[in-house]
Amino acid sequence: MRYSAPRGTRDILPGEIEKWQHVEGRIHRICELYGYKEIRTPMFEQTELFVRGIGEVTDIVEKEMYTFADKANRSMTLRPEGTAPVARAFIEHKLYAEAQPVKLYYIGPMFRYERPQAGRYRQFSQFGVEAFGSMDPMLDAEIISLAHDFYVSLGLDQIKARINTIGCPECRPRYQGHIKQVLSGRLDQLCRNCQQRYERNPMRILDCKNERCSGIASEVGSIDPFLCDECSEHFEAVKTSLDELSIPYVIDPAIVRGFDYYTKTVFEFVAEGIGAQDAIGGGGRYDGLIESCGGPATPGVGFAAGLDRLLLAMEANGIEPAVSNRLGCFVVAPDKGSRIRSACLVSSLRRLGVSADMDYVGRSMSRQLKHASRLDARCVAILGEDELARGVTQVRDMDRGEQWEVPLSEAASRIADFVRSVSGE
RNA sequence: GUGGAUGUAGCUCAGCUGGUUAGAGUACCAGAUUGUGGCUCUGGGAGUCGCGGGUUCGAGUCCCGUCAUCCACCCCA
Repeated sequence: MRYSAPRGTRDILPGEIEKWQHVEGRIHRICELYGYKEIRTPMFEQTELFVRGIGEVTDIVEKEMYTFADKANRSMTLRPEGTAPVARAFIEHKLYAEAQPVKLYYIGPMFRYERPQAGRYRQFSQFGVEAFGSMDPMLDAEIISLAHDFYVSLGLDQIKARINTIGCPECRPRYQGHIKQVLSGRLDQLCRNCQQRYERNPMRILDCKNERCSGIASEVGSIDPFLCDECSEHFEAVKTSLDELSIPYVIDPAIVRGFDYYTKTVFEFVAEGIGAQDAIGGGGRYDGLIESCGGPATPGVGFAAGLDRLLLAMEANGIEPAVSNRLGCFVVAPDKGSRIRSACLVSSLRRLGVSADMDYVGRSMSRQLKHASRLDARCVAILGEDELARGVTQVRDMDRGEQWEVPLSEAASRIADFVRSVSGE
């Protein structure tokens, strides 16, 4: 019996992991710049949290959750998204009692039981930010700005936010009623999916990729006339802020988002060239979430990006982060008798902060040098019985092919100096 | 959950209408070079042909199932 990673999951091996580390570095940096603090929440929560938070009639809750009963027969679910757990932590630790807004970010794996395809996995990684406790539209703009700057910092500088407003529990039902009224006589002309959407979430019809549906949906018109004053003013203020901050965006009435908790501002970012699953980030305002999770009425706004797709998008755009992890020095031990002294030199180099390695499989000298080349070593230190007897080691610059002798007593520090000088440190 | 395509050394792939011991390139290891990498040459190890069943004298090749990957739908990140 041979094992393989479960469907929709994968191993990230050396060679690939460096890209992830690069992206994660940018995340920490951008969040620090914007004043968001990292939070880590459990990978699983009580099932009820997601049902309440995300919404009972969403696809995630209806068919995509990894739900299991623990030994005490409590229903648990591997987190399918990051906002609900952060909201739970916000309430549980009474962060609403602290200075507002509370600005948090997270990075970690999420789980959804879906059919995998390019850019879609059952375990995938998300980076997200959440800001609780402020209704200020400038905070919506700050989050969109953060997302934008994040993508740009990774080289995706053509990225543009698509934004929309979906109103609030006061005005949205009026618009939904309007949609149903306009479409009521033409239900049979809509696709099967849209006929279901008509009952459950009529705004989704506006998002349908079917040409006939989108043609009919275009007659529905914008949400604008139905927005309450508060929502209308809020959206105007978000747009003004983005303009002032020089954050590029387009207004896209088709952005409606998948979770029930969104209110007012919604937005997303899409990438080109990565297939059908092209959303690389999205978010919005969720003024009712904290309350529906059992906390005091607290507004919030957030954003999440899918790292797996982000990596795909970078690849599709030919963005290759320059990750240099060259080995500083490979110590070549041509003779068995010199291996232990070579190990000591390796150890000294490491303690001086220089990455160092040696042969552990009994290669010939020629092969050890070849191996050093493979490891992209900056230099090699040859330490055989001959050198040992003379109290020296041969240092070889692997880029230039130059070689010189240094006394063994100061070998480590001299090599360290050399490596630092060619590394530009 | 639905539909379609694919699955042969670590990797990229050959293998014609079923016919003997399944090949190449690359990578790996070794030698040429008994103490000097990148180039070249020579040799070597390596494959339950995704897995399980079936048809057949005989299956990598045909059929069924299953698992996985990819694409589309759905939905999303």
